[in-house]
Amino acid sequence: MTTRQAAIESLRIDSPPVTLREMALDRIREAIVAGTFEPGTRLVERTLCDQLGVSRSVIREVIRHLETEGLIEMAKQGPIVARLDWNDARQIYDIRALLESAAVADCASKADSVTKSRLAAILDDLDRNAADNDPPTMLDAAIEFYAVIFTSSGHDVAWEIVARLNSRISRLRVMTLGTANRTVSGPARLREIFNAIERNDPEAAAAACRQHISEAARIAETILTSATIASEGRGSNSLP
Amino acid sequence: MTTRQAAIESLRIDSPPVTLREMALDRIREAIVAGTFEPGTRLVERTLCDQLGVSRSVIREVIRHLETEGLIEMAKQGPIVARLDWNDARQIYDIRALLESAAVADCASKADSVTKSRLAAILDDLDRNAADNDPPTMLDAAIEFYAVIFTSSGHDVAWEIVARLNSRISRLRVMTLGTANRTVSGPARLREIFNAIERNDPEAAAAACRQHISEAARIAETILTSATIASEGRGSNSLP
DNA sequence: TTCTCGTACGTGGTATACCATCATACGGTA
DNA sequence: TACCGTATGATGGTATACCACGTACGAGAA
Repeated sequence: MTTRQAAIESLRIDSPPVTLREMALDRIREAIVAGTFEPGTRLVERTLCDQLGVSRSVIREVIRHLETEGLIEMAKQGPIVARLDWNDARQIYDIRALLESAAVADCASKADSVTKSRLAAILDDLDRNAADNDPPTMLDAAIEFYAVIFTSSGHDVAWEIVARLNSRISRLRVMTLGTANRTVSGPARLREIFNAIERNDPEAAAAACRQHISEAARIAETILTSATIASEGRGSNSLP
Repeated sequence: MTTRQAAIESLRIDSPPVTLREMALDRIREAIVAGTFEPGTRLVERTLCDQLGVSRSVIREVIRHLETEGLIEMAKQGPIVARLDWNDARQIYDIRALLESAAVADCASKADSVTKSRLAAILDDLDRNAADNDPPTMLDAAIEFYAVIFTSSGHDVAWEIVARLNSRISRLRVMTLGTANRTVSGPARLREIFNAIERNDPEAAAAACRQHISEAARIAETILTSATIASEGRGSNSLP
């Protein structure tokens, strides 16, 4: 009976009927957050049509989506990749500090063993990859780490907001995660947060989280105020 | 010189070349937040085309925008007005409490006389209209009150987030602002916040703000858990 | 009478055609 | 030679046509 039900369950096709629009959305978003399209770059609709091999209807709807996300802004001559100045970044780090510390504290209060083990697994992966010191990979792990924290503690609305904010500062994050001039490296801070969660200590977890973000913000400030990120076309691999 | 500059300034044509899409966006968004389109209602593209007198291209881009905003969700049979359950609303109130109390405290620390007078004017308007007890008007005033607080204290990113969240719970807010079973009415709480700002007392301002939101959340909970807002098609005028 | 199969219509996905506007470049004229 | 006007190309805004899919309703058979 159960095997039959399982067999029937396995028949299920829940492949989200992936539309051209969704694929194009992911592609373009990735290109923006990875820095392939630098801030200020004009996104000419017909050019994107050729590059992605889809029609303008698709491209336009994707642009509308990304515009609402804040990754694209409409200049008077058309859509461009959103620029990021320190004033915006500062506010984003402030909001992250509020939302993430709240989620982390909440997670620390109610984390059960399965959540803890999931977080531990992610951090172990992160440590393994930290040897290669590949910032994008480290960033993915950090994102997953926080995704578990937010969703397991019932903060999925906040997670959606934070994820969207993070995509706007993703290039900054790549630089801050691996940079050397912070007292404690980013992954180490994540481990501090995890330790506090593991012993169910909300206060310590929130404090570590705030510390982690304020350090990242300070590094971001030096990056953004010295030279605007829009002007220098450094890719994610250009770290010293 | 200054008059000449002013004259030159006044020559400026910054009329946003209002596109059909923007007008349609505003119309549909208003219809949703006002409850004309109830949660769960199917938004059939061609029907909206007829109702607004525009083409499907426009409607589809608007739907994409509102979907990203969270006002519309895509069911498998097409877009529907997003439903709101208590789990989402609770998170939204939590996030508001964090962001608004932070902004209010910041505003209280650095509010100057012009900001204070702007806030006072809004509250005076609100008091005048409170006599009519017209919830939508009161809600507009409350929105403007917070808009001044956020933008004057340099929290415009957070304001964008809060505004978007608020549009998702606008129908709840209409009900909670005027409802009688709260210890202190919503407008009175706003005045408490204002008083704290006027004497530049961040702590008191933040406390009043948190109090205001937690009261609203409690009322919202009784509304949402007794009967889902999706099922009952009460307009904004159905207050007792 | 009931179950099943087929067809027709409605819906969303995609592509394309057309138009208004703006910027730029080229040529003519003072 | 310098300046102005026009023409052309590019770009975004809008409308429409076409297609695939899914659902619902009706007809026919058991």
